[in-house]
Amino acid sequence: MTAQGKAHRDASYGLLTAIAGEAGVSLSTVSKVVHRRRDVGAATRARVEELLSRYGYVRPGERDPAMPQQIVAVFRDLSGPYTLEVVRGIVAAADELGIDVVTGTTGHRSISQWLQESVALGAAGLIIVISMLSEEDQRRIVEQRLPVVLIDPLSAPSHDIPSIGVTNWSGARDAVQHLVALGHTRIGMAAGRAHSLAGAARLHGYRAALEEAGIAYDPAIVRSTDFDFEEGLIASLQILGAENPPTAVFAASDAQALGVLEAARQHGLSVPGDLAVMSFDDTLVAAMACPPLSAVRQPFEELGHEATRVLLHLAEGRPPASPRIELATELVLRTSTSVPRGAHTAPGHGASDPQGKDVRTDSYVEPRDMGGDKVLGVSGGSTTNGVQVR
Amino acid sequence: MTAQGKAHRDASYGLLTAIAGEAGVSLSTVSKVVHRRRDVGAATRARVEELLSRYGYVRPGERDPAMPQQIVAVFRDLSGPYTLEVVRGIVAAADELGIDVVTGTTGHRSISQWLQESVALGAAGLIIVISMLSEEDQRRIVEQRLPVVLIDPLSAPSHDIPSIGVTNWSGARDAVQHLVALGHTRIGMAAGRAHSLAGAARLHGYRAALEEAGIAYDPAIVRSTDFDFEEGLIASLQILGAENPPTAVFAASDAQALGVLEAARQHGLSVPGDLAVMSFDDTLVAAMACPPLSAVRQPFEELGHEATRVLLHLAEGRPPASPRIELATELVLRTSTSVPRGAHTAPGHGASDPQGKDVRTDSYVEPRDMGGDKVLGVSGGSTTNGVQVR
DNA sequence: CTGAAAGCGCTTACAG
DNA sequence: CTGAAAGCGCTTACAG
Repeated sequence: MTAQGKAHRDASYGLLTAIAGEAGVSLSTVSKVVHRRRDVGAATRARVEELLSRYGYVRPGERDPAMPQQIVAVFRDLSGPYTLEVVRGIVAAADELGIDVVTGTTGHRSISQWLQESVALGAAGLIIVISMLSEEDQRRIVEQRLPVVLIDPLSAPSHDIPSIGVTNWSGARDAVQHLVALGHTRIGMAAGRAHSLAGAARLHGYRAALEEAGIAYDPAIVRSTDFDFEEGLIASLQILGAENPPTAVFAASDAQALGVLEAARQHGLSVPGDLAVMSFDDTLVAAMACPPLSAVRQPFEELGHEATRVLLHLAEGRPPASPRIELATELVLRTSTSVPRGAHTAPGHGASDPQGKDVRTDSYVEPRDMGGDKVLGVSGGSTTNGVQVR
Repeated sequence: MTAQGKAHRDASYGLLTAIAGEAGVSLSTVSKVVHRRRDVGAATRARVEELLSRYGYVRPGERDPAMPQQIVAVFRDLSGPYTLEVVRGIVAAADELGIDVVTGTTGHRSISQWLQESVALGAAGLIIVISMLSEEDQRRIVEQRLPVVLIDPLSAPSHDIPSIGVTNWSGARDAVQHLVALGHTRIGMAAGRAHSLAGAARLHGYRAALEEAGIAYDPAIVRSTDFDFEEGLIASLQILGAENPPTAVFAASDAQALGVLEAARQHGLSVPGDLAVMSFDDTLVAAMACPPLSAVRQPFEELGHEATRVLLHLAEGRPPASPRIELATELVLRTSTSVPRGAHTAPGHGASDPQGKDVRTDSYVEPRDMGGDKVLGVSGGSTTNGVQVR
């Protein structure tokens, strides 16, 4: 009396009848095996199950194994050079397993609509990239029991929802340590959104590096703004206009770093001669900027790859290895950072080698040829709450 | 005796029985309506159909209207800044209609596998972006009867498969006419793959503009290569090393144009002072290059949008308006093009205004702020085989 | 643990 | 054009 008419039967007529004949049991018994009744002997059940799967019988309501499996990946928008890299990572990981990826944005449809959609599709799970989740969204996600993984959520998510990001704090710390090692003692920051997880972590990494170097934190040369170009420009104009301006600025994103470059231009400062600029992200534009930007590289493609792996792990009913995974960043040195004007030797604070002399400061860096970039350090390793992964 | 057990029935038990009661007919009659037998009176049929849809009855084998509709979009790979724009166009157009987009690459799965996958998903259709289709692929596409639309196919496809691209020929012609109007008479070309549709069209647009200006075509300053940076660089080194080198080079892609810039650097030529460089594509990197590149802009996002519209049009069973649609390109002027050194007045060939004086040659162009770019001309209009669209 | 028997929802050949 | 009747594939309450 339950779900028998609600069928998604696969084939033919007397399929169960035929199986009953072949198994040498009655149709009743086959029917009980199909409905997973317990009043069937183990040997009989095994024999019938074997025949059922041999004949490709699909239980009513059960997912047809011939039906392609899917996952859904939604983005705040599909702009920004990092987006494509994340998509590529997700699609590559899914493709290897023959799983389809439905790609969408939260522009036309809300997160809870996407959640419904994913369920309607019978998707294995949902990846939500760089979005703000309301309490309501989080509640629904937990209620739906659909596997969900967040990439770089803007706010700290419930611990019931696994999230993946990068080592923002230590990546920022490495970057600023490098500037310190080059001899800079006056370092500003075009910081990101103070209320975003990543923005706060990068700011604190910056502060940690200063503190370790015995440099006082000066709010006059730090501004927290949105991660974009315009805000980065406005913030940088203020920072460079400070009474005691910095010789180096660390930007919390590539877009903001482009704002720093523009502000330097407006102030008549040459980069890196008068001002060293360090960025965070290392998307395509970092290598393309004039001059090419040194930057903390986020492994965007790997973020997508890892998110997919975690999602499919959850979809198999296994618990998440960790509610939070952070992938390592890398410090990539290009021409925008050098020793401060007038400094003849880098003091070498020891945190990381200065190496300013090895950084190419005059040649053009073609973005498709990263061979010339110098990768100085890898932050944090792949960690799950501090534990090494793989 | 045909496909009745192969059900995807939707609900409950006496649904048809209940409808029979409500319609005041026998169950037999309802059954006949469901199976579209012809021996049912029109009035009776209408009454029963009405009740069937009111109760949300889904015919066996018929697509459940509650099931989300999908389209599939496959790319050769998900790299290159244009890819994201095309994806964005497709997703935006689909999102408006509540349709999901499955995104994949032809890296792990062949085109014919994607064709099968699309059918298995019950997708409304398949968009294939910038790929080489074998004869076999084309045959299968036509056989499958699944709606398929090609974006920028590398080879001329069968006329049975609609394709969408841009006005490569007239876009290239406009670009070269502009260089001519600036006063250049010695113009080289880092041309694209000679055997690709787009590459051939761009080369012929270049030749047409030269011919119209009465300038002889000189193969010594033209090289056809792959659309990438390395090939563009090698070709440009040869072109700039010619006995009588050009004062301007037209590149068939942004990546090749970056190769031209690098070759100019290696030859000690300043851009645009010693060499004007014109590009084709106008992806993110064109505006980011040093100096920012003048370029023929391809409407990538619009390509995705239009492809989706055509696909859904086909999916409704309507014939394609045209087997081939070409969207207009735009000429975007930045700092990489100016009058040739020594030329004091532009001769003004009249094809397009020189306007070299209005082009910013010294200020930094922020890619997110295209307001400063100068759009000179729009090529071709939106055409379907020359006929205006929309 | 198994199956004969009754029953359910639906389909169809056939009589009118 | 309609429906009574036979039948099909499957399920389940029940007897053993």
